Amino acid sequence: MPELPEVEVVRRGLETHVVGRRIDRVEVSGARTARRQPGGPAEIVARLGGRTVSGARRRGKYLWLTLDGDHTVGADCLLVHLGMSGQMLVTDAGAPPVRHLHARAGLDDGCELRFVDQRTFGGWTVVPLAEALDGTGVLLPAPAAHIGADPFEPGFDPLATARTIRRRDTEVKRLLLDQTVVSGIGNIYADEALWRSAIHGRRRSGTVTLRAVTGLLDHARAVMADALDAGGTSFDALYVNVNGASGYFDRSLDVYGRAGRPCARCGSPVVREDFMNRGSHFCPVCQPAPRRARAARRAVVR
DNA sequence: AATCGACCCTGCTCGC
DNA sequence: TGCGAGCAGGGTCGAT
Repeated sequence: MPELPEVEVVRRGLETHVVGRRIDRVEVSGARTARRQPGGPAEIVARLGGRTVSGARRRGKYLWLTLDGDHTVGADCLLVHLGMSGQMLVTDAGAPPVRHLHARAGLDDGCELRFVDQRTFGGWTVVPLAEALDGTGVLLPAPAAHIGADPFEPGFDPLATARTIRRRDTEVKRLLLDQTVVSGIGNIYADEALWRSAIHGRRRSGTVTLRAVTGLLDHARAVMADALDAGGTSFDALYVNVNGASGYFDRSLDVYGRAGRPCARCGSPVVREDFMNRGSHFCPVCQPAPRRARAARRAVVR
């Protein structure tokens, strides 16, 4: 489950059900799940076996389990990215295997931690903690050290982030989705934050005022906090917590997935447009398109 | 250096 | 009923 609130729901579940447990057996059957691991699946198996999970941490959409209480530079951790469809599930060790089960770790309490991933964009990697600090003194796994702070972190600086966004020259939604600028925001919450801010995602970042960009970041944080309160967003059984339960924030979405239905503010039909090989949902009245984008759309209609 | 499109996967839904 | 097109929450990489 992709975006920050859904990953945080998973992290909390791991904190409750997996932290403190020793990993007795490991099996990694999915080659793609281990594709970022030098040494492949065997390396993950070798480095996880016998370790005790000591913490569950998250930055943006990256999740990692610290091992053996070792939080020093160079210590191994299990870095998990859920990609588009990854699930971390805690089941009884005797539970039947399921489709798209790519990795599992048998725990010393008779449970099993499973990685299930239909679209295989997610993955597991055992990597060292790097020196990069995130403002709280927490060490980040090396492959996650390049991303920016997420809006839930104490070290997140909205003003500095807004200035970064205004300095760049591209569509503002593209920057919301750029994990090196601000992490944790994905397609759903980008659309929701833009709607709450009444900003069109195709606006060039430099044309949005500093005040509007800081407002946009604040809306992004707020909508993700609302979603977290609801247990995250899920439209189907693909996006669930460690116990397999769905969140219900999809009922509170204002524009995402609501093409053709009335805008909650003005009643105009919500529009869906192609953007970055995905979709963008917005109110054409509350979120006026920039001139160039409007012209392009007219050209398509003709 | 920064920007942007192509690409990586599987499975479901919808229209013909 | 069958089949292809379109769509889905992610990131990375190479060309410009």
